[in-house]
Amino acid sequence: MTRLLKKSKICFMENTQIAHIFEHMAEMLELKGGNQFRVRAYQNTARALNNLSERVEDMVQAGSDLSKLPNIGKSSAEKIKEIVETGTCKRLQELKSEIPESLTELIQIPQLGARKVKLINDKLGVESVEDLETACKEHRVRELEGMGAKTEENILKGIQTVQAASGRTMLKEALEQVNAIGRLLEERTEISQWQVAGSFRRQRETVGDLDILVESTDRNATADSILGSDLVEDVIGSGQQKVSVRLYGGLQVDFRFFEKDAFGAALMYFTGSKSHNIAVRQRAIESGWKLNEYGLFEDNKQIGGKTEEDIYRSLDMSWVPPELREDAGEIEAAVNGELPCLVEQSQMYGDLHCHTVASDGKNTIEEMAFAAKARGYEYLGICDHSKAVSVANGLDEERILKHASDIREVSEKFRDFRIMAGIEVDILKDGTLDLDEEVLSQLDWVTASTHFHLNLSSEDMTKRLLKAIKSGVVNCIGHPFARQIGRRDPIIFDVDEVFSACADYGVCLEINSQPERLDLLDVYCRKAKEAGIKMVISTDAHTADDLDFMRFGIGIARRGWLEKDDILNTRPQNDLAAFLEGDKFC
DNA sequence: GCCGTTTTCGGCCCGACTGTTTTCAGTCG
Repeated sequence: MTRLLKKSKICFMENTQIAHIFEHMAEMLELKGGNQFRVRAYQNTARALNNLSERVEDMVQAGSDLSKLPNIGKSSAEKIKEIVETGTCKRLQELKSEIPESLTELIQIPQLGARKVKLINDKLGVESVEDLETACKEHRVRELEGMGAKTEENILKGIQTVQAASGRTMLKEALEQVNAIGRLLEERTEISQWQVAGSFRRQRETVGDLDILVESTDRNATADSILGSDLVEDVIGSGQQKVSVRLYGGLQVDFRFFEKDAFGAALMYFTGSKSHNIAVRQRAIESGWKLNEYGLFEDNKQIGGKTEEDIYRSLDMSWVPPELREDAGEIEAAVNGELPCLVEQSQMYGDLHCHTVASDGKNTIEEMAFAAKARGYEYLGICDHSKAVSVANGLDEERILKHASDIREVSEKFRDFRIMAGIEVDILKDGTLDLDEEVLSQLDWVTASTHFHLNLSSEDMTKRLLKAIKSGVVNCIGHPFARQIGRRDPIIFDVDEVFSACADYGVCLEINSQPERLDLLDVYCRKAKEAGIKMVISTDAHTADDLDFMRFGIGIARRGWLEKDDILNTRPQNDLAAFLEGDKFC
């Protein structure tokens, strides 16, 4: 947090940074023992900010009334304005003066909530993770009321988990674990169905844990097989309804047992998101019903719950794809029959961004082409790096022309498949492109990306991107925000201006499917669609296997409410060629 | 702190598990 606040003095406040402040205030207020509904209100404000596609700072500067936004009232609107203008707010400073800020680190530890942290702080003076670890090892925690030896043990385990996992797991790793768990569950004959729920099913870019629902005719046998699995490092808990384990690598998995009649209700409940569930449950209440993980009930009679579809139908709504369940407009759309028909992997005709051994890829043109064709594609765009990315052996003008010639020669050998000679040209600090525009105009597909000088001011970064977009030789902006999850924050620019220029100049935006990038963010997918921009879902593959990253990009596109027609590479080869000729199909 | 077809007060999702104590509080999702 200190880092964020310092940063705000030298650059613009992003929505996520402001949201962090509200999350932080919620934590501190909870630690202080403040009103739980006020805590939730701060959390809701943080969520609302994260779901917003507009930059809230721009809205403040434009004089917009923020209290018109859902879950943001007069008080929060004033705080947001104050944060934008000063980098902090009085309420945060007050809370900091009342509660040691370091305590917020302690509530990140599993099994440790605000009340226990407060008790441990009050009675033992523990203020840091290190203090807590020492107190547990010296058996001082067990002396407190409501605490015991087991609590100490769990806290020590929790500290290990937090330190080892350092937060959330990226979707790619989670997928690997799901596949391993799937192999285990598929072998069990007593299991009639199982499903992964939670943020994994919603295709969030990272997951905190895995929620797996199981219908089993013999829960004890299933639980034993899970607890005895080689995947499991540690057992967190085990009962008739739920088995919780920690896998090697630190990821927590909760297996929850449900009967057939409740499976749909459980799937819905544990898929979340929390705010979507609350909204749907509220709708049930309005009909005089009760909705929980066991079904939809009228008085005590179950009237639905076997499938998600029957619950949504009972509530007079369309079934909502999991990726949309964020309480970001999907409830209203489902009620009005206006949900989008989301893009699917089977609709992809090609991949327009991959690398070869010519720069920093691991496979040849032929190998990448065979791999793409094997995935059912009609075309593959090869976009190696340009010379500015010297560490990746980027190509200069002479090498790219030779490379393009090689690509076209290989392409001739394929039937019903085209390899496009492209480039991932660097957008230099001042917005000029890293290769001669005359050379670029000879290529089939030009993706332009930023890799260096990522800390420019919003004004300079906007100018830089606009210059590239308006060059007339660029087809697509690669990984537009240049962020890397958990490692590098997004670059900052005037989104409205840049998106508007993309729409005017027919430049696409890439949805980069690399698991650590996933860039565009979902909220910007929606915004880009509204701006009338075509998007391209690309893998940025550096090996043939990386072409499978497409599923992660599809997930983000779906979270961004995108449909087939919003995506250029859902088009067959002929349509793509027509688009490149300037035919702006709808 | 937010919200409103019961609108300026009063309600805000709710059930399972754990660890503790022995009937319940805290945590989690």
